[in-house]
Amino acid sequence: MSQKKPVTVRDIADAAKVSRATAARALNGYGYVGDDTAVRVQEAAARLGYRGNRVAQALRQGQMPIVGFVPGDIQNPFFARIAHDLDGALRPTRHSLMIASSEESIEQEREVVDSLRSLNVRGLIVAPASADDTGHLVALVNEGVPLVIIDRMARDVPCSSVTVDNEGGAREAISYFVSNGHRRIALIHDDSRIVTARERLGGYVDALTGHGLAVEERLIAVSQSTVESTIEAAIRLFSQPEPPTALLTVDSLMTTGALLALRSMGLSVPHDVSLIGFDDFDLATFTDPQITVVSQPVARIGAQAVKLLQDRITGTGEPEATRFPTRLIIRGSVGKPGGQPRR
Amino acid sequence: MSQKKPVTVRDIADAAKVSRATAARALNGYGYVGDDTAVRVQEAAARLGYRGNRVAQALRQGQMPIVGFVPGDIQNPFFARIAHDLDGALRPTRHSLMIASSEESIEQEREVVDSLRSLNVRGLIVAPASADDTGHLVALVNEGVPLVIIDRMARDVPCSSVTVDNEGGAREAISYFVSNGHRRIALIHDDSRIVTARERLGGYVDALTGHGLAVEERLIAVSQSTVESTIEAAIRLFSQPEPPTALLTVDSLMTTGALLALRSMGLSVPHDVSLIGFDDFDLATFTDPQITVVSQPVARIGAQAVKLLQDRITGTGEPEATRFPTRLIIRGSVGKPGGQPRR
DNA sequence: ATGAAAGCGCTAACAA
DNA sequence: TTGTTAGCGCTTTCAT
Repeated sequence: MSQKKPVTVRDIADAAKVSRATAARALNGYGYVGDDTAVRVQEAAARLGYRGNRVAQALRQGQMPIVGFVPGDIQNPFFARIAHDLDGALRPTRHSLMIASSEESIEQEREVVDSLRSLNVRGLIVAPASADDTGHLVALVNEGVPLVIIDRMARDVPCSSVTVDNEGGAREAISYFVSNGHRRIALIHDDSRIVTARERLGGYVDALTGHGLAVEERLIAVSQSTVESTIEAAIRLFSQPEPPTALLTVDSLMTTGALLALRSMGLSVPHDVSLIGFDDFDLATFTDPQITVVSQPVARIGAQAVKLLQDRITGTGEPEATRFPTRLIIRGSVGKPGGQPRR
Repeated sequence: MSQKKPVTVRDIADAAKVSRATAARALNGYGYVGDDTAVRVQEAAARLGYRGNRVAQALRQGQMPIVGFVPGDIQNPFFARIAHDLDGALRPTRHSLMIASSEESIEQEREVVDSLRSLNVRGLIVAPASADDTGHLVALVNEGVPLVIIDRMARDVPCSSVTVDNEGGAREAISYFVSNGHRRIALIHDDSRIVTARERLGGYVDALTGHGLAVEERLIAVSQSTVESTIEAAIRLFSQPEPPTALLTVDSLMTTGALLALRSMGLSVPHDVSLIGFDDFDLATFTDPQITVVSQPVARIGAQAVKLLQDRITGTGEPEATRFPTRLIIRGSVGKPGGQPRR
């Protein structure tokens, strides 16, 4: 059985004995329409179950009522939350949200951006997989496509952005470690989120040197933002002769991975290793002890992104960069150094 | 600055000095096209950066290369995972996935289904918010829209579905409680997912009576599938004079809520209360003790849904119901009853 | 092998 | 106030 033919303006125009133009006017409530005519049309529409064809409308107007969202990974609770907020903020504007994850791959990001572009979406909200490989995003802006970048920066893309103070957050975390007596402080960060990672790395280096501590290559590990990859990175880090006594991870998936790795190595938190994670998450309060985190104002990011996108769509003013502060939430995963790792 | 005019077939036809028809043929590789002409067209397309207009194509063919997905809540890790898998399974077919959450509201489900419908999506994958209020889904099927229902059943909708053996899973969980000596076994389930909940409830009742135990109203609580709502439900349950000694929850968000509630009441797992959750999740292995769960083969659900949807799209055979088995993963959250709740 | 032309469903400029 | 008409970009007969 093939799809039934949907009812069109023509159908309801015929039913209401008016022209298609009049029917369209009555349906969309613009221009001059006689009261009784309007009623007749509305009735016919209701009776026949007229639904309108957004594709035809979009072709006519050159734009789909859709906003594209390109997260790094929809399974990351951070992005799932943002997607949820975006959807909610967009609904009153009668736009749909189309989510197409880049899976943290720059090739796939190019692909999905292109795909969204060919759909004539109204605008794009992207968490760039790379900070440097941004040609496709620049092209977007040059073509006049409204674009807002979130969570991460992208070099030389003249568009609005919503990010958090990664550097300050990392600095605060490191200072907290130092004030607890730690000297060998490790960092696991995510290469793909280059700028974000670079900023958090920057804060790390900054704080360390600020406290007169050396920055050791061997204490800085790179991992993908997945639980599995982070487990490996953490195991490498803590298998060294003089392992770190403290660890900062840059997102919640990585914090989860670190936790699993430490447990598998028989290292207890915070007795053997102190831990701070970037980005607060459910899990953080379920572990024993609970995890100290650098939290981001995640609830505000989606709303702000939509606001900035709307400004872009209506052409209001210049691109605008929003940067939210972070907050160190102290729980129980940081202690004094000195526990002996058991083998 | 407004959007630049994208290049159209007409542009490349002009550039290659052929008609639009020929250009289209060369671009899409069908019909007869001279070899040299084809090359000229391809070159022109590449040079001008032709991208095609999926909206116009869709209008022409009556369908958008999009599959709609309506989860109950994209923030639920279960659905986030499914969305991820769906996206991956769809990509090779050159279809995009459009996610529009129902937020577990039947009104919103109707709204987003309608919205997706007016976009002429190729097919729909829905986790119905209600098992009984299914008129809009039935209408969809009658109109010939390919539809696959996942996770939950919906009464009287003649379409394919992918679900798990909720009843068997619940039965197995309850039997495990009973074999550990429990007699007062509580259930918190989700009213909105009526059939799923009913099935899990069915398994609960079945197992209880099978073991010669009475089914007590006061041990069955209804909650929404959110952490907050479940906390309240659990507190009500365990504030009774003779509180339950064991608890089964029907999804991971609810398990999380139960855990938080028990902790806030000073009840320890499994000393005071034994706990089993439906649906395995990260958190389950981070708590101390780890949580025993009824796991679903989540990795297979998305792939199977896409397969069934494709069958529907190509009109292959009749609608088909897939039901996956569950598996009880025994960890440490079930003990013998007899601990005294502390106040 | 190629071109001319129609039309998907809709909206809006223009006419009446 | 309403109708006529053109055309968004594309594909696909049908003719050449």
